Amino acid sequence: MKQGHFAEIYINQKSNHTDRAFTYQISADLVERIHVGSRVMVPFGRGNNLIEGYVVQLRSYAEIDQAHIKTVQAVVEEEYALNQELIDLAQWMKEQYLCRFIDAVQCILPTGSTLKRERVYSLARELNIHTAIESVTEKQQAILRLLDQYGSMNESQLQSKLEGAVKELNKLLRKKMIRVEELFKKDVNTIKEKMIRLPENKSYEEILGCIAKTAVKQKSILAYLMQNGPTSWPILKKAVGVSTAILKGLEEKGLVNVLEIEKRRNPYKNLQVASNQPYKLTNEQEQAMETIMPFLNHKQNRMFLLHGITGSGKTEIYLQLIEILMKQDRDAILLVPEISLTTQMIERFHARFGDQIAVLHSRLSLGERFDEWKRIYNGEVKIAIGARSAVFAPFRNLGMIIIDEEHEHSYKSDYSPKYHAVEVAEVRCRANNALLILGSATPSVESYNKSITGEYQLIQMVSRYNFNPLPKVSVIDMREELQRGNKSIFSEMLYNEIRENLKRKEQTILFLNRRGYSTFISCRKCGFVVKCPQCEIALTYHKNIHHLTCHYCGQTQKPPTTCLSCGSKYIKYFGVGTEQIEKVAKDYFPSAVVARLDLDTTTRKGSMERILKDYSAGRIDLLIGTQMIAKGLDFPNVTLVGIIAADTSLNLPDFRASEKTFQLITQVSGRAGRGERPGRVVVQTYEPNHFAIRHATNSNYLSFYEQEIKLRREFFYPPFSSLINIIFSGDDEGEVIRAAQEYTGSLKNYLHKEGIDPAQTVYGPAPAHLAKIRQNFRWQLIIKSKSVDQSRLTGIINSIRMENKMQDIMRRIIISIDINPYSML
DNA sequence: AGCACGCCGACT
DNA sequence: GTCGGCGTGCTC
Repeated sequence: MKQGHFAEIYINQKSNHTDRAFTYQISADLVERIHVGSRVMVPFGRGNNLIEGYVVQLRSYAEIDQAHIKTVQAVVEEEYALNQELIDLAQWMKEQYLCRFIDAVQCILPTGSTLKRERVYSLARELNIHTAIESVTEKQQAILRLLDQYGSMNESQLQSKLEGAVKELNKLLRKKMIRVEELFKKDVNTIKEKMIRLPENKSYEEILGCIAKTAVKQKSILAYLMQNGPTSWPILKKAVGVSTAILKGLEEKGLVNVLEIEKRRNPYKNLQVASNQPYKLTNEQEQAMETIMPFLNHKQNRMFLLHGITGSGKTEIYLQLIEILMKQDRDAILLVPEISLTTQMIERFHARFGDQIAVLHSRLSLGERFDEWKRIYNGEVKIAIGARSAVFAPFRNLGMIIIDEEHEHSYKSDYSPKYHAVEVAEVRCRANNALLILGSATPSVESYNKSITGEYQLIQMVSRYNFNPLPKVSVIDMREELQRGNKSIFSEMLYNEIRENLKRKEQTILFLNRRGYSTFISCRKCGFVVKCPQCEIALTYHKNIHHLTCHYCGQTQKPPTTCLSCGSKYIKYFGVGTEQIEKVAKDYFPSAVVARLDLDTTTRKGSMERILKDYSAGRIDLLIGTQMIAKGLDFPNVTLVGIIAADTSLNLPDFRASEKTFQLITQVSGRAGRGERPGRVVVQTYEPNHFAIRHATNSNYLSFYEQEIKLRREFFYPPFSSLINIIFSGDDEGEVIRAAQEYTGSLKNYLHKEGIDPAQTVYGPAPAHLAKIRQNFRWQLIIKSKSVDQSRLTGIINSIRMENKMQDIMRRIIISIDINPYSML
């Protein structure tokens, strides 16, 4: 065993075969600069090509044969490395979510900050292009001409100009007609900006004495700087109206200093808010604070579930906890579900903490996100607010993670690795002795269960901050409406309530969780339903564009006038979407200003903000929307909420259907009566007796929970079991099915060996709920096990992945593993 | 994944 | 012979 300096390094290569640590030697000159988490360049493979890697461990000896060990070449940008905590987190994610280490790192680091290799080609130095061209094929000639014209090009530039160019490059290289240069590039870079200032060692008079009397422009620059202090070049250029040449002159004479400084892309530069002071807390809020404070003061790890009804003042508790935390010089992360809808939350934090916050979410540009990330990394801010990915904020003194609306499904990632931010937050809080605060008015069944088993500590807040009563809820049985002859979308009561509300100049929200005009069109003669040819999903009719749209792949087509199957003319439009509600509302209430807020009306940047602003200002009477309006909106003049069809989400074949329905009704109802006037809610449903609807309309979370947990126990669903959902997809249906079956066979073998009954554990394989998306066939396999067995199962899945036989079968199949899926659809 | 090596058939 | 195609196997 050889003594010395060695590092265990994961390389940045997305392959299952290289997803393990490799041992490298560290030369004496690099020892000081390499730590756990450092990003390094190492030689890899037979060609010893340089590749980026991450140090996960340092050691003084090597376990493998010295002859195989290569040496770390260089350290990259020490300032944006990981650290021990984040390396441990990546390891944990690799095991928990069955992803590659490098995929976990990609989650943790901001997009675009890792190095990518780029090859740049140019003509060989002493190449005579005219003679060279005569001896090569036509395609190669074209490449040489392109390189001659552009100087140097990378592979994708060449490919875009000339189909199949990349194939020919090696041939030209061998003929020594072109040369290649390897560059390592990031997708985002810091923006540098020139700052101009007067030199400090000279007085203004001295400086003026150094320039010619006729140099008017130079003088005006100096005068501006004298008056305004150091100024960035773009501003100076505009203010004085001079060109770069004039600045150059001054710089050469040493009469101004030009500094390159890093510029921050500030996504919130237009945010203007008055500062805001802590509110006086209610008794209930005080109690919540007192429960949490001891753990905060002793810097202990502890997890709380803050179950507070809408309007109970959870945000103020977050604010005051963070304030105390900051006095301890520790940092906080606040996660919010959909950042665009929580502008109000950001404004409030901005008002309280000013520039101490960084905001991270997907609507920022890559550059903006990178800059915000860096401010956190460099310790310039103490608070990070953001969506799911902000849970990875690289604080070094993390003291608290708050997850608002903890039950929201947006905390679960849709992309691999399919991590859950609450799970990641638990791990980070343990590692940092930090507090985890989960806030919700309708906690997820899993979280509430944890508060009963004692894993979380439960804090309840049952009264509203401003002591407004909860809105009065009426449940309308739409079957009765129909019997009475009302075929309209609106029940009689909802219609009357809307009319009354318009008269009183109060605002109304109508909620329906389906966009479009009609949700499907069908032939009345043969029953044929028009489906997307790529996804096999019923197409939704959108009236404003008079087209059918697939809500999965976005493709559109013209609605047929005759049945595509039997040719009959009896095509009928079924199902109601938000677009139709909008039209009907406009017909019924012609004097009202009606607006719609859903995916179709908010695709353009800023359009959602505009609608919300108009609504807030009272320029809109009636707002119709989907999920989007269910969350976080706080408009005091809204006194009526209508839920058009409360049971749309109830009949989905999903074990969370009741929970989702309960949460949605509760949330939407919470939009009513937030101001001084009391709110009313009208819930239209075909199943008024379903427990989710009944308890939601009575605002009785506990009763809902008790009934739901009973069902979960009975049918062995989470939290009593843990689920793994494996999806196989590919463009050849036969291959997909074979892969799914082979995989299942292998899985059952392993389970048998481990003494786990496959019949009780493996469900499927079967076509996935969406069996075809964008020409891709999908089959799924569900594994349902005792929670304690989960790590054994992930181990088995890992073994299957490594089987040679499987790798062959999976060659053209994409396999996606979802641990603890949010939904099984 | 990405790369080099090696084996084989089609050319000078 | 030798150029270039693709299959194979390894990566500290």
